[in-house]
Amino acid sequence: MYFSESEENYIKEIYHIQSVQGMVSTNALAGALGARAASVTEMLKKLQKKKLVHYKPYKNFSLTELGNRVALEVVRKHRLWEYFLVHKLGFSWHEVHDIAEEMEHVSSRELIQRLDHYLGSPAFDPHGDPIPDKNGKLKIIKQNRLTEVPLRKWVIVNALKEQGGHMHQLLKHYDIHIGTKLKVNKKFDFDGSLEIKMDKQTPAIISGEVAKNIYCTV
Amino acid sequence: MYFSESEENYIKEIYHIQSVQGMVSTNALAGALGARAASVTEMLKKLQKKKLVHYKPYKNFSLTELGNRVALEVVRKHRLWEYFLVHKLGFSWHEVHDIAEEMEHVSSRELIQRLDHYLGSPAFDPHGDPIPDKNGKLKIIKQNRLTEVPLRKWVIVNALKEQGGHMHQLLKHYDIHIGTKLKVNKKFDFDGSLEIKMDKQTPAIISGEVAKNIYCTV
DNA sequence: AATAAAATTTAGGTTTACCTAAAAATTATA
DNA sequence: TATAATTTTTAGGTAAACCTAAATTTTATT
Repeated sequence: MYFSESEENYIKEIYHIQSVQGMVSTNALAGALGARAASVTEMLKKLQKKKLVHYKPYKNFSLTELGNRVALEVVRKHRLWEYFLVHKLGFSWHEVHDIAEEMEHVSSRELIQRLDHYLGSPAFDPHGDPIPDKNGKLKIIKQNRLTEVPLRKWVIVNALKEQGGHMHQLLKHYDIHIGTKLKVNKKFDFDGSLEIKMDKQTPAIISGEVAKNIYCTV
Repeated sequence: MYFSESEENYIKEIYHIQSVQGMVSTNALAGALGARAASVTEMLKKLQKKKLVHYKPYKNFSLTELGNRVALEVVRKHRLWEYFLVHKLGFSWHEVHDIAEEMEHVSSRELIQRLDHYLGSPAFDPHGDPIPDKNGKLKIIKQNRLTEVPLRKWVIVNALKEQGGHMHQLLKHYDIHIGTKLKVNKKFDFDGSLEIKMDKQTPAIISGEVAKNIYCTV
């Protein structure tokens, strides 16, 4: 079965929203895609006909089992390409999203199979998000917000989510990346900033804004 | 300036036909693209408005300087991806065309720059075709059809052009690939077949059909 | 429960890239 | 060189994926 680039994008975005919110609304999806609600409704009818979504007019919707499989394939492609871009071509993790957004639509299954093998079947992409395996299975690890981690316990950074801003500059400055070991010494309730301590470095203060986007294993 | 996937395909195809025939006709282009003449005319007007082609109604046309630059960029992307697919992912040369056809439309310049560097700036793709460098420069080597090469002279295979058939099976059987050293012992005018001799192998007969698609350096 | 607000869908357009069939221009042939 | 054949263009349509504005349905509020 063939899916257009647009269909794939809709499915992928439904998958993402669903994984956070359970059910998806027309407006939420429109917002995420940068499209208008009317366009979403139209596409929804198309996806329903292809048995990719459960949808009743005026109601929230979700992916069918088939829809989920398709979404996981697209996510797998996206994240494998991100891994390739960072670990083979030397891009930094914050630069690869848009490029992978294009590459994820290349259709060859054989290509992805070989790419996966070539990369050593990685389980996580450069942002720390899990890469679905060939069967759509995800290695789930708990991603705790640095803002909610117990004080004075050593933790390891396992994910960084950039919102399109320039957080990566700050992280580079502090030399915080996936794998970094650190602990939170204090929380300043006034502005939500944290004092953190890293191996062989004097303690530093990071804003709550940044800390919110750093996830770790306790 | 942005070009759609379709526009890129038209430009690339004009480039290919042009490189053989000098000027391009509506029908020839339609044939090469699997489209109808009317569609070609329509696109031609669009490409002309964007100053990519020299075009007068009812006349043959060709790429402008700008069109040529764009074509070379697309060709560069196509061939670099082919090289990647063969030398990094282990595909065989005859399997990569269609995949590269999709990958060539990924737009990031930075990506291609890094890919090129990662691959070691190769000058030829797995079919033996030259890969344009960043400035569009091609390393030209003479590609002599095996059918037209002097008898009893050692030559080296430098290109293989598969027409979509199963020639590669035959070539694999004979163990003929780019870099193979061989000489033509005899030509049989009756059916155009050739007796060839390779290092450490007893002479073999190959059909004119196959020989036509093998190119070499004398 | 009635009404206001918000969310969603429908109706009717647009653009891109195709198409067929008919008309026009060019080229080849008698 | 007139006419036939071929090539190319024009005219008019279709499908996908978007849009705005208006209508409808659902949800929230008084």
